[in-house]
Amino acid sequence: MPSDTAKQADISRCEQCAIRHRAVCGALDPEELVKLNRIAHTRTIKAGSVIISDESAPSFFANVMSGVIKLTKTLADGRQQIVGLLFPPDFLGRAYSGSNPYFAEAATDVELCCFSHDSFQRLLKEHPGLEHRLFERTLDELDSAREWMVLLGRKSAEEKVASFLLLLAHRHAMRGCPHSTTPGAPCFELPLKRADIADYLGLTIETVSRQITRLKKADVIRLHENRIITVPHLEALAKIAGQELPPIH
Amino acid sequence: MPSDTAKQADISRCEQCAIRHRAVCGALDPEELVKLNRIAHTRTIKAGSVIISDESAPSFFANVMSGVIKLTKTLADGRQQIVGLLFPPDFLGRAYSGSNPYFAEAATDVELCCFSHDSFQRLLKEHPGLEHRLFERTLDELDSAREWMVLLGRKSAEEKVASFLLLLAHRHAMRGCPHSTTPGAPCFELPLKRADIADYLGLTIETVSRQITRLKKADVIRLHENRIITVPHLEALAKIAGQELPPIH
DNA sequence: CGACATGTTGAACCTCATCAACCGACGTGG
DNA sequence: CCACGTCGGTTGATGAGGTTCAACATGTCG
Repeated sequence: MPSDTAKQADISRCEQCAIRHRAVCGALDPEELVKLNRIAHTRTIKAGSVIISDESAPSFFANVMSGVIKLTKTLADGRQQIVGLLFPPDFLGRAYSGSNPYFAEAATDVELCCFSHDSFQRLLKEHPGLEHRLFERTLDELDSAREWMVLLGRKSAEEKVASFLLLLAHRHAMRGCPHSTTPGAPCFELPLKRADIADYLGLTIETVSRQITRLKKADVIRLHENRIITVPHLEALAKIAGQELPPIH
Repeated sequence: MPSDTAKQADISRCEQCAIRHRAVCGALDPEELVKLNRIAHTRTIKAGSVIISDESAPSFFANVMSGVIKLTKTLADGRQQIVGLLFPPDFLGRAYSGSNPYFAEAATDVELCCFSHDSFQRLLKEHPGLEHRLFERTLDELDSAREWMVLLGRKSAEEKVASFLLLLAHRHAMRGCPHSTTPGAPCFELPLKRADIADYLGLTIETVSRQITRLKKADVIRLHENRIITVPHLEALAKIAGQELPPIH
């Protein structure tokens, strides 16, 4: 295989990538991108399967291309809490740590763009820009985690469910071009089943179900086939969630 | 003042620092330390006063030398949640962000070792080792935040209070030499009042008070003058907290 | 068809929040 | 000096919000 052609293919694969500009690789210039591409491979994962498990050194890092990943922690007696959700173009994997202190599990079918642990570490060492970008992402994750702590510690069941739906609406609005404003009533799919929503909000399945029916009856949301949600008035939902509308930037 | 002597003083000030090896500055070599020292100044803060406020660009970063800082978020109607506690030798300030999304408030009297925003950013740019160290700290903070999410979402009031006391015991054991093992019954001061503990655990003052009396009556803890706590059997406390003993490393 | 997974709804119960009274320590001003 | 208010903490009575347990509905897959 002529190396020139291969190189072209390498570049174009990344440049055609849907999440190219918003993922961590956005920090890289074309030459670096070639290197990254050499060590990258895509992987698809079925809903429900474990991607990274507790206490064992993860063998790879990855960009989330599509689908949703849940990060979970479980107490000895089985109580579970989702401590983070990853949507495209989020990054999966804790740089520099021997082991992740949580499980990563596919909430839906997931496509990943994976990098082996060693080669990614090498890339990280060579390109401070990449580390910097990863650092900023981590700071954002920390902010989200703290925002969620307020929800878990202080919000009522109704506020929790409304906040969750608002989060989904927000992430859905950001899925495409980051500058697209979203006029009209947002409409998106529920990527999590009731049990997962409950584990994310610190509630039970039943309470989540009841609160969703309440919001439905109040016409704050509309539900189709139990998966598709439309929100006629985002402000109404935000008001119930007990928070201002998050800025779409 | 002869510059040689000044330089000596600069070095020795940092080298005598109690938190020197465990703080972020541990990443710096002697020469870098001199630079850092030039831009550093200590500051003491009274319990209860606000250090960094929401939405305004913080003008400095700092190492916590002594005391405890609480990071708080407040909902529109006044409900409050503590989203993080900083003990020595933790680092205060979000690198690279325009504004902190929370308040930082002195829970006790606090001593800080402050760096002005601009000069610290400059130092950060020049010394990748420092950024790297800061990154690792941030990852640890993220882990703690997620651990706390489990507590907030899934633990009972009794487990929450026990977990909090366990956290204090742990941080207290780490205060001195990082390799010191702690034989015997741990004994430490409660740095937070009931209201703060409640805001940290997502409970009310009354519930916190009741749970502490319960633990006292069960002789899991002993309380002197309402501030000093001794734990006769750490394992008993850990068992109630619903978690294994955190490793002292 | 039956087995299973997912979700909804109802009734009973329980944990924790709420409201209120009270206590001791402390500081301040008459 | 004491009366007074304030602050931090404790304790009790009551009730609401969520959990728990159970039954049922719906859809899917063998």
